[in-house]
Amino acid sequence: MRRRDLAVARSLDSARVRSEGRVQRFLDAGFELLASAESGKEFTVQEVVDRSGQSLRSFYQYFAGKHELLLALFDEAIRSTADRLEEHVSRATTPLDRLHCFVVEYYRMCLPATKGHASKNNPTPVMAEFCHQLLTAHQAEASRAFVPLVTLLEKILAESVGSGVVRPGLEYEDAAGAILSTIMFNAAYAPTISGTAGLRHGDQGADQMWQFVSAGILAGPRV
Amino acid sequence: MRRRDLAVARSLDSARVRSEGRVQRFLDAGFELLASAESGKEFTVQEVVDRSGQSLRSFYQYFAGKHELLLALFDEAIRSTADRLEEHVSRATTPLDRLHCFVVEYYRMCLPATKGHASKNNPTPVMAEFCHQLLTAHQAEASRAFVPLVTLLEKILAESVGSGVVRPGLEYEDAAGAILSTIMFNAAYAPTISGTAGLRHGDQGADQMWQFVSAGILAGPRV
DNA sequence: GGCTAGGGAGAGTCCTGCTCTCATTTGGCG
DNA sequence: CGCCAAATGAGAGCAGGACTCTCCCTAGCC
Repeated sequence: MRRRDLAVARSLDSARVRSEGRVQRFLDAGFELLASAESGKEFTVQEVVDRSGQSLRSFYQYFAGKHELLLALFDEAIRSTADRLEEHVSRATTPLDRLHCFVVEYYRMCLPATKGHASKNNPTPVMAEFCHQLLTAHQAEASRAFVPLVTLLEKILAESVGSGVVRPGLEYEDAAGAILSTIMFNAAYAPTISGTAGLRHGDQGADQMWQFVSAGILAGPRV
Repeated sequence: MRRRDLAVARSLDSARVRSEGRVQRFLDAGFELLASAESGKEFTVQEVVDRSGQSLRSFYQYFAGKHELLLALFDEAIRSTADRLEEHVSRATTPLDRLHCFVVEYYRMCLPATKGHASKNNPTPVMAEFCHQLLTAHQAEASRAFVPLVTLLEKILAESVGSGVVRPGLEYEDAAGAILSTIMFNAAYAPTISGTAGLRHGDQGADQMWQFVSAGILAGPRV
């Protein structure tokens, strides 16, 4: 069950619609604040409450705490990302194309928003930071949230294995996690780490990413 | 100049020794707390102060804030990591060996501490989290802190390029950041993301990591 | 009209980073 | 030794943010 639904389920059933509306308003407010926040600045619960036009009391009626709101937002962001990726990938015809498509598009989605402009589809740095909190302090929840993305990639990898596209001996269950974290964190941090901030943005970076990943998992001669 | 020295420099010169001692005690206390903390739990300034046997006032005399302490700790951790890596790498004889050595050893160092036991050499999850805060909200400081590691890897990459070990067309300045972030975050998070927590720990993981990285940057037939 | 549940407003608590004051200690020096 | 200035310790106090609680109003139902 999705996080959002969990929150909704707390309410009684006849009032379900109203409740879902309220929960959604909190989520929307959260996304808007994430999108408009400057780098690294988290929103406060009060801001979410004000923006959603509801009350603190209501907030804590639907969410056990700020953590749960963030979790729900994260959930939603991953899910949305996975959906859009699946959409893209479905247009490719061969396993290799699908793999390429996944890597390139996911990389693009993980690039930091260009200028104070993020969206549900472009997780903002705050989201990235929360992602780390999850990955370090709440591993079970993190794993759970990543499922849609992992599942999609594993599916693509599995068929790639089937048709001999990836190198023999690659354990694709492990590879999924490796590829996802490689893409995600490279997009976000590699330029900063190496001090060449901003160089890899744009299509060139995506191509390099594909080279980096693919030459490591593809069988046969390099592309 | 190192962060620690900056803090020390605030003090007058004759009292330098005393000051350095005090600063060092704060740093030590910080490392101890990081090492003994459970996953994801940050220490408070008060804890550092108590543990170091000094006073809040002294703390704020040497550090502009908690952020600076963390930065100093991070600095020290990276530097120590780079030193130990250089030590290891220096024992390898060919560029390829050095590259392999770097990847494998760095991966090992980035693995989460096995059981509530971290050290200056094994950055704890809290450190990882702070790393992200830096990378997202204080990019300049982050770049600066990573310099020792980046420099070392670039050196190795440069000689690898020279002797034709890496694939042609690889821009090794970019590659350094990519490789570092790939190793670091894979070690820390890939198992959690893919839900196979703990599988890749140990030497097997390091080998897989090398396969993943090397097959992407090595010229010629796969190793 | 009256009753009840849900929700708004906002005061109050707790925790933590950070500042300030004041008295004490310490080191240098005549 | 004795004095002064700087450094330090002890701890109260402030600020901001998450979270709780109480009071009251309003909507919907009989």
